Amino acid sequence: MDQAQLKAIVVLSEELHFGRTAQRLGITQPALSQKVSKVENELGVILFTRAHRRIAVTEVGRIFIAHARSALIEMETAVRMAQKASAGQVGQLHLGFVENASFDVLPKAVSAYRRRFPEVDLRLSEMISAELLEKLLAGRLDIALMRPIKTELELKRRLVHQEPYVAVLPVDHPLAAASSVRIEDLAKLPMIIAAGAKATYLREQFGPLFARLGHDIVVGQEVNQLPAMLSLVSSGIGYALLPKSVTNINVPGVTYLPLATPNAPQAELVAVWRGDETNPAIKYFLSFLPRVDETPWEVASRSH
Amino acid sequence: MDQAQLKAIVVLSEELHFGRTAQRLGITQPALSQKVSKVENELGVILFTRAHRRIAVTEVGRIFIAHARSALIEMETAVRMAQKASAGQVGQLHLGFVENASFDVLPKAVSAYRRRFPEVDLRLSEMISAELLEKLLAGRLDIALMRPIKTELELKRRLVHQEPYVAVLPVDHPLAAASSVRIEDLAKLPMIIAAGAKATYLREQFGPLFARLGHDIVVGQEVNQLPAMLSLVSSGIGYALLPKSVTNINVPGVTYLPLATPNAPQAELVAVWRGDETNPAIKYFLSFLPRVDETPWEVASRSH
DNA sequence: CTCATTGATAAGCAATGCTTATTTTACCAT
DNA sequence: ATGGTAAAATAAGCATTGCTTATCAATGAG
Repeated sequence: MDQAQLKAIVVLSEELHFGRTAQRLGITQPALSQKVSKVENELGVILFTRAHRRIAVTEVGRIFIAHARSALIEMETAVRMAQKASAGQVGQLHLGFVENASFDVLPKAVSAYRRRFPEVDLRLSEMISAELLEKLLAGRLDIALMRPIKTELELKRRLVHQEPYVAVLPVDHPLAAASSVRIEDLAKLPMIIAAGAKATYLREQFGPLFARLGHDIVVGQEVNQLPAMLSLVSSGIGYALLPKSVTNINVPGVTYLPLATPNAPQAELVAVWRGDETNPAIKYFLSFLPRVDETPWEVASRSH
Repeated sequence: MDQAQLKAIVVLSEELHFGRTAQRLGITQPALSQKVSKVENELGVILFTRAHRRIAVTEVGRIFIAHARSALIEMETAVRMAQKASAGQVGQLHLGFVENASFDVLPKAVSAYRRRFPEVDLRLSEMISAELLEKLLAGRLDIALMRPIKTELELKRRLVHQEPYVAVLPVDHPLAAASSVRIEDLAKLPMIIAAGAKATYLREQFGPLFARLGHDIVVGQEVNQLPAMLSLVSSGIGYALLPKSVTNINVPGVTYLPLATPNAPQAELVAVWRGDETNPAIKYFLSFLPRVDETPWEVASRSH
């Protein structure tokens, strides 16, 4: 059974005339006669009566044609949808991201993308970077916005955001009076830090720096939520190191200070996706993410 | 686009393995490779990624396959339904009938047919014989149960019922005392008769007989409904001639008498249908109608 | 490093399905 | 009646399609 055969029968049922039908289908009349007979023979049914120079649809034909119409429409829909999907206009796009992406990069990209591709079914899920990689490789995610974890896998990545860290201190702390603060001064205080694996990236970035300055990271408290962290700082229990974009959140009792230490680590956000072209929507979403040059830190620092 | 192509793609999406898929489809692996590539090239999309010895369905493929599945099911349904319709098991059957058929022949046939073919959508409509013929020829009816009107058209017909007429008289009428009544005696009384075209058949049958006996049909009253006719008789306004099956209806004040006249006309009911085989259900319904030999009246009379 | 597995490609051949030409059938006008 | 005409079926030839077998290329496992 073939699209052309179905179409021939449906059109013939509209025209009730072999000549005109053949013309509409762009074939000759004998070709149409053969096509129709072939279907009738294959199915063992009579779809049209051709008696007395007048074509009529039989009851069997009426029933067959009703379903044939649906089948044709479904086939056309399949093709049309596949082509729309190929242009990234329909389908699903599974996005994963770390918490920090949700403060700035993610909402901007998502809202712009949604406006441009409203028919794409966007699925968002927040998790930690290690989990993101895993789901990405398993095909459960299309794109992840995460910290630049080292990974030698067949994944593509692009730096999409880069910002300095700031120190968060109680307003009444002696160090809070200055316009910036040095790591060496902070290092003696207890640090309020995200719980467990969530803080891996921060520890990796600042661990070596602290060590070089002859200090350890003194963990005062591990917390899960950002508001809890800020409120612990405001109550004088310690300090925190956070990406600068978090200062958008205004909390009484804390103050944000730039780090005076040169070559201080920057918080980076990368987009990661599988290189195979399984989902055309991926490349379109990527075009809505900022493009940041992977420059050395000191150069990038100037821009902030 | 072709059923085999759709099926190939759907099966491949289940197996994710060209060899096994080809085997399931009963073709060789190269044939399958070609089939799939051909569809992808025609649509200009990629449905499967074949990288690294591992087949995966792309997002485009996922969307295409969902519709392809529906299309396949619809095609299979079309074939199955057409074949069921060809066996008279589904579809519509438009039955037309005259009022008199509804007293005996029609309800018996319909209820037996319904039990045997419950999925056929039976449409019943009552009208007079002339109308029935017209709708039959126009294709609006499949079968009509009607009076044997003369018609030289391409219609087939079969006698399905034959019964004598009885005279209906008031119980207290002098003629009602006998066990039968002669036309000559009735002819002097006014006849209660169906209105207009509905009485054509009765007039055609009895007109010549009355004339042969030297009488005219004296119309006392024309009525539309059978109960009205009987109640007029019971009130002594006149007599009526009705097919014997109507005596199933028991009405006080009237009595039914056989006609003593030899060779009196019989009420006949024929099934009429178009000879072309446009609706397979027709022949099955016909097998549920009684088969009466078209014998001369006097022979048939004996059986009553 | 070799071998096995798997999908793509190539070449040949059979079958399908189109085209043109012709026949059949029924309707219609003379 | 009877020949003309319109329309669908049938026939014959040919081009295309799509299958098969054989082979190649790539990748991953032992």
